[in-house]
Amino acid sequence: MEEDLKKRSDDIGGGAVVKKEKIADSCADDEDAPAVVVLPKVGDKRPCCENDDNKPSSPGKKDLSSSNNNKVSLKSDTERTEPEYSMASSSTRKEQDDQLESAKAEMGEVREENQRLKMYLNRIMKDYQKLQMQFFDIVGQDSKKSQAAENNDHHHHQQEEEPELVSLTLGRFTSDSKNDGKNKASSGHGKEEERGNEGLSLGLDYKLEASKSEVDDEALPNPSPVNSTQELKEEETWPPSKVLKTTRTGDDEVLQQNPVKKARVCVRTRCEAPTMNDGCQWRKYGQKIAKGNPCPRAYYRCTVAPSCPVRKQVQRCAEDLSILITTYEGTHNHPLPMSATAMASTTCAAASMLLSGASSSGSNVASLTSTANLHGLNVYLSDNSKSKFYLPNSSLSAASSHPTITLDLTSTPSSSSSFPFNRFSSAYPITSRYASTNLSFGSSESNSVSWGNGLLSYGSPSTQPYMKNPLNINGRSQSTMENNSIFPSFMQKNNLNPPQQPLPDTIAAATKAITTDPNFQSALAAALTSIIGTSNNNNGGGGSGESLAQRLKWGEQTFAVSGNGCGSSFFNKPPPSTTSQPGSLIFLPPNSLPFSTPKSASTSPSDTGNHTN
DNA sequence: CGGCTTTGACCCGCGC
DNA sequence: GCGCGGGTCAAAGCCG
Repeated sequence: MEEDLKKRSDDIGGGAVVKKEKIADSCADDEDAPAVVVLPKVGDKRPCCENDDNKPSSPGKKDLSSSNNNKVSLKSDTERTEPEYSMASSSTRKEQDDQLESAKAEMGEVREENQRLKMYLNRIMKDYQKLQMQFFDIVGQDSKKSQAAENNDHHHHQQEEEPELVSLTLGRFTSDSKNDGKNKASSGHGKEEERGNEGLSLGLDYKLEASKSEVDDEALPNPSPVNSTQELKEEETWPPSKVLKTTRTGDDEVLQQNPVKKARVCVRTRCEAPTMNDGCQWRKYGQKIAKGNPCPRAYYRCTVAPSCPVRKQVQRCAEDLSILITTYEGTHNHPLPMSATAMASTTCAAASMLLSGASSSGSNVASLTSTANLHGLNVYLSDNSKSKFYLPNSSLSAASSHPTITLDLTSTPSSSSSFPFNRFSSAYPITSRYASTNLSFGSSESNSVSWGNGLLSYGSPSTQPYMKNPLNINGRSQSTMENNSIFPSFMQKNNLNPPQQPLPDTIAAATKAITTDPNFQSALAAALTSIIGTSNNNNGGGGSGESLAQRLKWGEQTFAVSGNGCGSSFFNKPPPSTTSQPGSLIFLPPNSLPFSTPKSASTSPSDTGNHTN
């Protein structure tokens, strides 16, 4: 995964470095022949070259000053053939010289910036390694704890429902072999030990490993390429229906012993288009009218790879038809187009957070609901088990086998009032032992701290709008090749906002746990990746507004925070039980959404361009 | 013609 | 056991 991170950073920073250095080198090489200096990077220098081509354009200039021997000789050459021209030429030479100087100066600056970026990257890598070490420590501790705890009978069923290893990685797993070995070793022992290995590693790749290798056999015909940012170590797949049928008839036990606990990531976006643009290619395979919502729910399957288990459901919110509710399930087992990685990694991170939280909290789900603010992210954890609660108009997965995490990307003037997310109430019964987790990226205009209904919400609003990236990707008109998505403005926040009001100790502890939790860091990493991917895809428009350096600065701080962290896992350890509300995680939304496509584009089927996933 | 959407039928789990 | 609802299948039709 580190390699992947490096690769990614190469794409953003490293690649730029090379490019810029090349430019600088060419500059140096061109010193002997300044007339051919072409600086594509420095746009305003271009006219100089053009001017060079149109030398007669400044014939009146008689500046013959030249400090360069080379120039003199050149001048003499030109003088011999065309005196007037040579005068102009000498003047333009001087201009070129000046421009060359300035260009060199710029190159120097660029190099400095590159150095800074490299430093940022190194720091991030260090922090990541640090976190990884902490994570393994924690996993080890939790493993021991859970083994002890699971000797008790009341935790027995829980073990059976938590066979997966959830892993988020920043790109490629360098510790693949380590983990695999671990898991394989553990699979040989009981589920207790498997659970011990279950956990999250910071990053963007989502890793699910079912404990039953028997199921896995048919699952992954094609191991995904190494370079895939979405490289899937996932052994748990969505078996093709035929396979499912055969397994059902043939090997019931396998499936039954492998209770499905597929995490779902529900994304709410304001989008006029039929589907959200997440960069992936989807094929619709069904449509149903779900109870409680007049709008039909469409079922899509990822068609980037034939064996990809990822599916998504798309449904409009009955209350607000402009809100599109997209629910992703599964993990891609194939490389994703750049434009799809943002959403995919984010949803994977979110799912991992959810799974890690749900799996670890298990039966003793701590009923904690808390909100934290980090870089403009409002995060609240609430162990709400009923997704219906979050999506009142959708019958989405009341089933306990589908823990759901919700990313609310809708822009809400007052998120506290217009969304059910914030309407936590003890009136809602917990019918499932799985937590639903809400992630809402963006800014909240509510800058208040509240601790009502078991919800803590504090933080500053981020008023920065999303960068929209209505990028049309080719593809069939019918296919849903979706656009790149950009994650919100919280990226633009360079400083970590401390809690603005004093908090109860438990809350502070929870907040600290959240901000230092690797799982949470995963989400941040995903968000960071989103930005990275965005800046990559946004040719020209990409960097709009904010420099990569700034973004990395943000990332640096984020990771610095993680580096300082105690490394304790918020999810893996039962959080302080302060309320009767269990946890969900919300990043409150910014003013606009990245996913909404321009109306002109959204309605046309061809741009359908229509996720993440 | 291949790939996609549409849509009714079917399967399965869950609650009563 | 029955009904309901969610999820999926697969044939038919559409479209580029």
